[in-house]
Amino acid sequence: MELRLYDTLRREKRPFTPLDPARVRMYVCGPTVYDFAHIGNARPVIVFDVLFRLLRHLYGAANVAYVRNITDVDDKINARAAEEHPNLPLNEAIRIVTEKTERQFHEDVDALGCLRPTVEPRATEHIAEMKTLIERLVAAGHAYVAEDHVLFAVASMPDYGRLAKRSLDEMTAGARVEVAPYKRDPMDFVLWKPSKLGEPSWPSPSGIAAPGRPGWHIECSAMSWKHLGETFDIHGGGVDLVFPHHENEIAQSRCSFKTPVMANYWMHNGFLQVEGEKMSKSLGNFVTINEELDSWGGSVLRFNMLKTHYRQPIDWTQAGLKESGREISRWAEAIQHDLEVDESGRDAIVEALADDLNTPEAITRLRGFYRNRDFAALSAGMRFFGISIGVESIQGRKHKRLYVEPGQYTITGQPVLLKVIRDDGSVVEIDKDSKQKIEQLVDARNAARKAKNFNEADRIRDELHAMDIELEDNKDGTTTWKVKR
RNA sequence: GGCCACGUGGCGGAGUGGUUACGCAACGGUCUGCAAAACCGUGUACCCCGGUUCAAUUCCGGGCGUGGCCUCCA
Repeated sequence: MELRLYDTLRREKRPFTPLDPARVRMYVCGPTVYDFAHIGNARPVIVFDVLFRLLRHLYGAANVAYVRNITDVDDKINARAAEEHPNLPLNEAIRIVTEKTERQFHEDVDALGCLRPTVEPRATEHIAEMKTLIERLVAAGHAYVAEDHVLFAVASMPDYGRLAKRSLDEMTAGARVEVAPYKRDPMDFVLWKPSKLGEPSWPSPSGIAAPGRPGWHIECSAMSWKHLGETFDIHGGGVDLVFPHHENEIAQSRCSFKTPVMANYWMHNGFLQVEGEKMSKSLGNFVTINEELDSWGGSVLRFNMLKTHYRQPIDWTQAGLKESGREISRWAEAIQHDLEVDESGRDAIVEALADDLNTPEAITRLRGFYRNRDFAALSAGMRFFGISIGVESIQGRKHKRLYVEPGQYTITGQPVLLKVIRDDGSVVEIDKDSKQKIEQLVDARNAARKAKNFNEADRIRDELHAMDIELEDNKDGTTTWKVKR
């Protein structure tokens, strides 16, 4: 099976050939840990998890290295720490914020069905590597010291801008960058900068006396080097990172190591909007993964994300989630009756994904298995896709949307009381007493039906209907009830 | 202003130089005491204008629209 991937650098889809099949190497830009991750952050995490699973399948789980960094040094972190813990020393406050956020991030992405990367390096643990790179760049004439900063000289790299497809002239023309007097070129970017008093700081490289801290881009060059080498196979992230972040990573790494490439395949997921609008705190439509997990199970969120090809823009809507939830619930109910696994289901998914992660096509194939009642294949395919069907993966933490079967009083073995948020937003809660009453009425109706007293049976149906309960008479003679949508 | 994407049926969303994507919703039917569920079936879409071609939704050019980047941002 040939894997084909789209490479942003060349703007084309082409066969994937790893540098070393015994060690396939992928680096993805991870979170800056200062706040809950939002649903837009979830996109690359999910997309590259799918790629990770695919690579593990094709090359062997032990032969794939997936590095996703954790950025724990950043102005936003400092600001958040000072705000939340004004009475603590800044560095201690920072540690509290970053540890808490990191834990939260892991909980969130675990719930989304994502495997942990092979390595999750922290920026603050790679200061030494960053300084080594910086000193190399200065020594080679690609960077210079100015007013306790170290800056990368973009003019020293002939094809700077190739990833973003824009020339230095174009960029300088529309320059809205900070005009720092010590920059040789307006596009030069910071590798190292002095720390203010109280801020995290480390001894500076390149003979700078004042303590300082790294610029934003250098950490990824340092960590990918440390854990994957001077060049590696795949580098991923969101499209918004193409410029300047990835462009600058390329500049740093290639000029440090004198290599023609940093990574052979650059992959970027598309942007996400919420209900047709850009997600922003000012618009009040900022959606965190954590909040979404209250309303929808991780599998629903994951499925909803993968319904759209990773390079396409995606509009994240409640209507779409509702549709996804309905479809996944049906599959989950079907699979419960069939615990066997047919690996041909997995192979069909692998085949679809091998074409530049064509997840919509993979889902189309899963739908085919469902339609043909090939639940063993469906089960295998979903498993490969990372979609699990436990109650907690299907339902949100707060809302219970599946029906219970009377008499069993369970959803897949878990005792549960129902709380349903209906389509119109109203809430129906089923407690022990109302459940008992419902079941009494159901029994009474079935007795009436048995006696062919259909007027009475219909009257009871209406009575339950008024309580927002709908009945379904199953083929096997049982009656199921559920809360009206 | 510069650069980069995207624009498919009511909605979501693949794909293709000429043949039904698929799913949701809708409608029709089967089944059912009723109803629901389930199952079967129906729908002929590809922003606009040019060009290339025997043939374009699919390639090329232009326009319009939306979004992203150029400043922290997945």
